[in-house]
Amino acid sequence: MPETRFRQIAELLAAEFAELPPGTKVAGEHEIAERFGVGRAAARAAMQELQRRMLVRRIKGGGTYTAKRIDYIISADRAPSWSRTVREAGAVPRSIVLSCEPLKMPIDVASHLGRPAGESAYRLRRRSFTDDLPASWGDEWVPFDVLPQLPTAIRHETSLHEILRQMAAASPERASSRASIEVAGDDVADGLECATGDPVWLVESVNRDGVTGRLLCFTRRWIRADAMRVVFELGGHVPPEGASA
Amino acid sequence: MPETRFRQIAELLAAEFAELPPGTKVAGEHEIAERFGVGRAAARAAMQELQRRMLVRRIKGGGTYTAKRIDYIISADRAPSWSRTVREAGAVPRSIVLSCEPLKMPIDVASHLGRPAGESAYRLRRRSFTDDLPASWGDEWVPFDVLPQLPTAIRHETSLHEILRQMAAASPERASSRASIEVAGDDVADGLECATGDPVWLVESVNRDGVTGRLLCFTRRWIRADAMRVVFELGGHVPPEGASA
DNA sequence: GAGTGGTCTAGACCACTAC
DNA sequence: TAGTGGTCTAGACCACTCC
Repeated sequence: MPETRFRQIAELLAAEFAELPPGTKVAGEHEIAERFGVGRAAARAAMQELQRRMLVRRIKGGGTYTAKRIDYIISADRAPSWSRTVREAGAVPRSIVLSCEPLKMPIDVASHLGRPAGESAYRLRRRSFTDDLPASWGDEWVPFDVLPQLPTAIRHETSLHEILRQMAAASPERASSRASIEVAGDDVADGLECATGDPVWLVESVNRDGVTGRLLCFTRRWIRADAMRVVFELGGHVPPEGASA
Repeated sequence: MPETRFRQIAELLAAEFAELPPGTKVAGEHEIAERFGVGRAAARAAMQELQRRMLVRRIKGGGTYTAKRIDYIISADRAPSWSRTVREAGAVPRSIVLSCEPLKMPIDVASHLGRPAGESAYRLRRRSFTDDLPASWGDEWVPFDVLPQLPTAIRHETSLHEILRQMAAASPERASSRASIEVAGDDVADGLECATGDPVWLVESVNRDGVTGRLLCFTRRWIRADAMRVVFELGGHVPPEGASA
């Protein structure tokens, strides 16, 4: 039990911030330092502690804001839809298309979809938000023959899940999925508007049609760990619980 | 692309450390500061960057050592055994029993096992190592009637999986599992011999007998994120890949 | 006792954001 | 332009580990 000054301050601020609604701007480092009569290093350490606990988001030049993580639950019997998952967690989803172009599938992508390498597919690159905060970034690969009209469709309906349902007459479900925690490289940090070295999730999924079994698309998506609490469920449901020994 | 001094140093050291075998002691902060002609804050930032990337382990008063993460793969068709999983990843597993005592199951544990709350079970608390480094800590709950002789058995055979196979004539497999990333509290940090606030995995699993379907045990285990790269696989296998956009 | 990483002070300059 | 967080210096004391 380290009785350090910065941890005491962090504890106190954590309690204060818990009362505030998410997105509230809070005092800066200089102000914290003055308020508690400590140097800026101690004040900074306290704020960084809160950032590690994912209680605040800090923006260079901007300020520090209270934050709240949203559960992103991956399981076989949940629809593989970003918007639906976010909405079920009680937040507002939004996605913007960064690019949507036909490309030859690299070998790893093609093998996930059971196609020969070099076959053409649309690569849909998007950034997604929860409550207007950047939370996810990555690619969706959709083979030509699955949905040739994807580029036009995506302009009117932002949910790929919905497009597949309506225009490809499919009922998408997860065929396989894989998640791990990584450290953001420069490109990922850019896509997620976070700092290089921040912890991020890497989620790769293959979706298939629930009726015909045909493989529909392959998704490789990075998710900010401070935005989403990714929970992976295997087999039967496990009731929710509060973490502690 | 931030051209900061500490990141340059981190980059350079990362390349150097990559050549070293895991567990090698490397230069300390003071020495790094002197070598690169910077203050200790910059040297420290560089080393912390490497720690965030999970390339080194730092021990207060001890020193800094090169590290290597091991894949811990959770999937329905893999045996739910710590020792086997670690061995398959190419490391040496070891476990020590911290306690093994009969307790009345709290409601959340009991419900996972389909038992009434308050029923008796052994709570087996252990710390596990990979290559003699602390990596995991947590509890295994085994109902009395599943394995009444657990306390004596665990003294001779450290693998619960093996004990269940041999003494309960069961073939354990995962019934359900749930994983998420958390921030270590004081108790967890103590069990894992890491710092409070470090990122850790929380993995909860229910195991059953593959033949009879009977629920055998419930596991709640914390895993150091710098020791293991937990990978969760749902559905069919996804070939391994190298992370990058 | 020597060396380590953890904490902390009291300054400073910078790039960035918001206004 | 004012304020923010990010970086950095040059010191300091501490608790801890290793020998």
